[in-house]
Formats: sequence, structure tokens, C-alpha cells
Amino acid sequence: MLSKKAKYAMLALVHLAKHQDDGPVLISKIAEEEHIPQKFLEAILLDLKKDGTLASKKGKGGGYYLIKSPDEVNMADVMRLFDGAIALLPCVTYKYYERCEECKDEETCSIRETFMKVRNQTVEILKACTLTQLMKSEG
Amino acid sequence: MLSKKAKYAMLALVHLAKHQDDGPVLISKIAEEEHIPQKFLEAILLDLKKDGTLASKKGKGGGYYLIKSPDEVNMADVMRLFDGAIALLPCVTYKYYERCEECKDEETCSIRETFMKVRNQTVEILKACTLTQLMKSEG
DNA sequence: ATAAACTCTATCTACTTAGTAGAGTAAAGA
DNA sequence: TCTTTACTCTACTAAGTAGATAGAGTTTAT
Repeated sequence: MLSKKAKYAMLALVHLAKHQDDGPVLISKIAEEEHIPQKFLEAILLDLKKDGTLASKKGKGGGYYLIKSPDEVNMADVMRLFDGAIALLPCVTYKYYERCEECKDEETCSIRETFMKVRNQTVEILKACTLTQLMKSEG
Repeated sequence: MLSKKAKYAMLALVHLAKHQDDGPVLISKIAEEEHIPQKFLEAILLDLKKDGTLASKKGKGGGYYLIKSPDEVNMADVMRLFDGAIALLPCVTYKYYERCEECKDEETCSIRETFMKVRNQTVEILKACTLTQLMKSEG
């Protein structure tokens, strides 16, 4: 399952993408409209800032805004940022690779191939899901 | 990520499928050969028995054995049994459906469609991965 | 100066995962 | 029938994570 963090991040990003021309958006505004606990959202937006997806302005008239192009921001990256690996087995991940301790021989591991397929398909779908796409499909 | 339980279950099932003609297999034998903690494996096999996939015989000459045909047993069902829903969002699961509390309107939820696709693809791949397939690919 | 708004550190509760311990029950075979 | 083998059941525990909340600190516009 996707964590709440990742899900809230996605909703917040869509919100910010939609208001990209309105200047900085208040955390409180996003929290209210997207039904996200504000304090929790603060931490999430901070992570997205450190990641280079968002920027912020302090003080009056401040808030958060998108600094990447909406078609550069995809759900695979967001999920990796908050939930770590997308793959279902540590031995088929790209960025978070770990050998399975109980695995006799990785080359002949019976289930590995299937979970490799699952990962590839999932990443493909999530990569294609950019903020641009999300804005379109929401109308 | 797949839980250890689900992963161990899959490995144990492949083991049992391979030895289907040898009569009951000891828990201790499976535990040793597949590198699974024995006590942990006991609980797993019991779950698979309650589920109707395995049966067991007590006493001398006892052990566990497969009672379903190897091509009836697929990894989607195993994963659901041990880890619950396959989908990444509660609102796109079939068996474990739950509305997302923060969701304004499910029909226009921006990310829902993508995660529906991910689920469908994943289930398709995992359904196709039966014990028969696994035995073949392992050679 | 002061109010607005983001930033940082610390803390908390409930839940889940992975695993262990040990007593109980059933069946086979001498 | 006694003993050994082997599955079954209940309870427990340690460690980690998710999903927050509280409050003080810092920066900036006016």
C-alpha cells in the first residue's frame, strides 16, 4: 500500500500544479482543500523542497510553489521519495538493491522473474503519470 | 514490499509442488532446505492449510502436501492471503475496498485511475504465475 | 516593530512484522 | 498400550514504522 505521505504528496503536487500561475500557495490552503492534516503536510512539502521539486517563500505573501515543469514530475519518483523502492522484492529493485538472505541462488530463484516483471510494468505506468497527465484527466 | 510470510509461503509451495509425488514432506525439511525459520514456517503452512491449498498428516510419516493442482495455485492468491490487498490504494481494491477519507470525489480523484491500472497489470502478472510456471522456469 | 508563514526538533500512540517458547493433540508402529 | 514423531495452538516479545501533534525558532513583507 501507498503510505499516506506519498498519497498526500501527490494530491498536494496536483494542487500546486493547478495553481502554478497564482504565485505561492499557503500550506494551510492546501491542507484545507485537500483534507490533509496541516502539520503533517508541512513535513511532506519540506521533503519535496529538499528534493528540488518545490520552492517556498517565507513571510507575508509566502507559500509553496512548483519549480519543476509539470511533465517532469511523475508518480514513480514521488513514490520512491516517500516510500522507498517500488519493487515488491528487495532483490529486484534498482536503487535499493539488497540480496535476499534466504535465497539459495538468485539466478534460479523461482519467484524473482515474476516480481521483476511486476516492477517494470508498475514503474512504466507510474512514470507515465505526470502532473500534466493528472491535470488533464481531472479536467 | 512483499512480507516475509508471503515470500516464505511461495518458496514452500514451490518446494511442495516439486515433491508432490513423494508423499508428505516434513516442516523441518522445508525449513532447512528453503532457509526459513521453522516455527515461523509452521504458522504459514497452517494458514495455507486453512485456505484449502495444503493438507497435513500427523505422526510418524506425516508432513504437509499439496492438495490443489499446481496450475490452480497462483501468486496473486498467495499474496492476498498473507498480505491482504494487492492494490496500492484502498479505493481500487476488489476484496478489501475502503473509501479514502480525504478523497473529495472518487469519480474525479486524479490518481485513482493510474493506481487502478497498476493493480490490474500486477494482478494479471501474478495470476499467470502458477506453481506449474514456477517449476518450469526453475528447470 | 509586528504579524505572517515557513522550519526545525522532539515526542507520542497504535499497529505491524518477524520471530520465539512451550504446552497440547493426534497418529503410527513396536 | 506405550512411545515417538510431528503437526497444532496460544501466548508473548522486541523492533520498527506510520501517522500524526506540539511548540519554539527563523525569515520576510509591510
